[in-house]
Amino acid sequence: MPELPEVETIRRELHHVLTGKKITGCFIVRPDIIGYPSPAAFCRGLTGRRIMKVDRRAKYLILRLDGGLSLIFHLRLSGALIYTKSQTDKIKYGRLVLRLGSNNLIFSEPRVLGRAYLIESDNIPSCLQGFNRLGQEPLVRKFNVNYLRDRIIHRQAPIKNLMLDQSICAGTGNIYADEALFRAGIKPDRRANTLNHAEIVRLVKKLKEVLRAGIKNGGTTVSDYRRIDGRTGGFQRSLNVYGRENKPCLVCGTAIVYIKIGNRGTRYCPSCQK
DNA sequence: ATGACGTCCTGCCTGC
DNA sequence: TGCAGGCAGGACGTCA
Repeated sequence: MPELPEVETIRRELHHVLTGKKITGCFIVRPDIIGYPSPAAFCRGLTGRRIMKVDRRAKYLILRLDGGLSLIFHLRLSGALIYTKSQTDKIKYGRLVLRLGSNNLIFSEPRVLGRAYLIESDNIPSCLQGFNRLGQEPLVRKFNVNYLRDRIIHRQAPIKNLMLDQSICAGTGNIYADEALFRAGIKPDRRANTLNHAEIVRLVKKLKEVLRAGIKNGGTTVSDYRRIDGRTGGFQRSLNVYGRENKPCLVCGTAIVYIKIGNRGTRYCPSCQK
């Protein structure tokens, strides 16, 4: 599933190929993929716009268009954006096709949970609920020990839940939360208010580390995630716990355990994580 | 304010 | 083989 490193990989690739391109057409296959405004207004507003740059905020991809508009994608669990030169390419589960001269940008989304929005750049927080509640990006300097400690020290929820809370760790998802907790040696079901200073220090450090490694490897492909040319990511080869339930821990050999925390599948090593 | 849980949606896996 | 049912999971809404 696309988390911060996957969305950042897509952002870099899209920025490279889309900057300066003009949207010459828009075809909606599944109208419920359009989050805002109406499908007709979405197509009308997009057509003829030029793409100035591609940004990212948490797991949102933001295509800045001329005329003060932003085209925003959230890929949720299985979304992908495929940039294809061929007009005849049949992309599976294509829900939205943007025509860019002789190329297509296809929003593929098997589960139809992802969304596309067309919003005036100044109005993003009012049209996208939750957008202005996003917390710090884990990779910025401001995401430090003080920041995280202030937000978790009074909380009784399992630390895993708070890492998935976008108002605290903006962009972190299930895979990198599990991997960061493994690298920090912290059990995912620990109540957040039981973490000591040294553990919070480790968690901040390891979360940054694992996200950077994810970006460096072009993201993690477990099932649906694809880069814009259809290639898979490379970080799945470096996973310690995610998707490795019942397999031996790569550090100590103990079987990786699968539990549910807040209805989310969670993997950890019962020996390495305390 | 917080935390637990249901909902959306559909492909895929499991079990009979 | 085929079908039914369960499951995954990010964000958000609801409820206590």
